Amino acid sequence: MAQSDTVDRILDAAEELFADRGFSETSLRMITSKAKVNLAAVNYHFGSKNALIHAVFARFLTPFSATLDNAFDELEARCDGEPPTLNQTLWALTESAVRMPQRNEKGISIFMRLLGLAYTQSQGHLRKFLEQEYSQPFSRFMRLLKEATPQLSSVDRYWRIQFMLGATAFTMSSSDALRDILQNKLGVETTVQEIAARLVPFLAAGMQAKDAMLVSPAAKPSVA
Amino acid sequence: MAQSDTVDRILDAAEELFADRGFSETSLRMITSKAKVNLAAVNYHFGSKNALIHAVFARFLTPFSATLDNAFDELEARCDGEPPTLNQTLWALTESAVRMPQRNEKGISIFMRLLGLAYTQSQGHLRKFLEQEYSQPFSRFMRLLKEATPQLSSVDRYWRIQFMLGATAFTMSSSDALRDILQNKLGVETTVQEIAARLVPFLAAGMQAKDAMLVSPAAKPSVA
DNA sequence: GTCTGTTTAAAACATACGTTTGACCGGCTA
DNA sequence: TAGCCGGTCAAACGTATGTTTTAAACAGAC
Repeated sequence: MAQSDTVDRILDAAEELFADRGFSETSLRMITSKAKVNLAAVNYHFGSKNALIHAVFARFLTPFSATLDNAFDELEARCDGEPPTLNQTLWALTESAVRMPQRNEKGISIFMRLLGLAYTQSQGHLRKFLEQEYSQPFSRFMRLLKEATPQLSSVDRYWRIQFMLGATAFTMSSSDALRDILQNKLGVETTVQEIAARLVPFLAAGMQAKDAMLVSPAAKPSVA
Repeated sequence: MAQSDTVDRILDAAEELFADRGFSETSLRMITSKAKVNLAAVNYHFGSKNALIHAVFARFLTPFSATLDNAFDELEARCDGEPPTLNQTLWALTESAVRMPQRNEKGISIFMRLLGLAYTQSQGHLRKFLEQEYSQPFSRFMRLLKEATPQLSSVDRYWRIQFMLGATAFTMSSSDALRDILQNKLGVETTVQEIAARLVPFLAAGMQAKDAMLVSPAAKPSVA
């Protein structure tokens, strides 16, 4: 290992292990032995385990947020004043994700899983890091969603965005677990593109559902 | 503390701490000091930390699965041969959850969060435990879903069920985190019943969305 | 009163963790 | 050649974890 691919080998190993097992459940010793580097290398190159986690996210998120920004530019230009539709906005997002240059075949799914973990696993430092570094494209996406669903009240839209985030983050973060639990015996495809192709219509339909109270059979369920 | 509310105090503290911080991030010392019991009490009463985790789930899940089973009995009896609709099935589930006697006001949301963690956090022992103990009501729910959506292919239904689970578990588990991220400045209601009233129509609409390929603007997104 | 199951207290156990240290190597410049 | 310096390495550091052990109290049942 002539000079230093050490940093990349650490990042690769960490990315995969984090995705498989979560952050707290992955030790530096697992990472360094998978990457075949010395234990001290992590602290030497990154400073701390938390900083390594940030670096794993930054390596993916920085180019992605640039790609996404371009996709939104292009979309808004194409719509020429008119606000993009919900479907267009969602597809711009997923296509940006899918089109990202991958290090390996599992690239996107690993990163989706990591994003899901970032939400679910309550790592305060990570949330703070992501908010500081990547709030801009996130806010832009939120604004597009708002403009694409003017018929929704603020509260309805707020909750439905939560539902969308949930379905997405959770599905992506479930890795192999859900497949086992659902006792899925059918040979199910696993590429992120195909999952996304199924997810987007689901989300779009949910976002545009008729108002809650028109469908609910029991308006005010009683509680004990 | 005359005889033994020790067990319950441990369960209460563990439940809340697990929901707040996850399993690995919660130590027995945190639990016993919050519960104001001796450290050794956990291993005395439960045997191990993993067994404590199981007990936390069992305390909630056992009565819930009984309630749910009854609700499904009642629903199927009411439908008299015809398979219940999707909306009916979803409402039977949410009403069972909402109707469960609560230990405190945060009861359901804490448990939803725990269920979400059980999926995301890859604790092998937990998944095994849940599968062994509670596969029956889960399978029944799956069967009802299948009968209520005969128009879906197995694969479509499989993924959409994942999306539903995701939206539900994630939303219920988000507690305060998402509210911060979404910078929600509107005074948003927080009772689980009201969230459910918004969630169910979202899910039902998503489940019954038109097939993916009919909506997708890019049939086969290219990958590098 | 005695026995049995709980509970507390305090301490120690072995293990795993993130982090730090100091020696060492190899190529670079001066 | 000498000196430096980024990088690597084995080893150790301090701390926290889950678990176990010892002892002593305390309660209720027989």
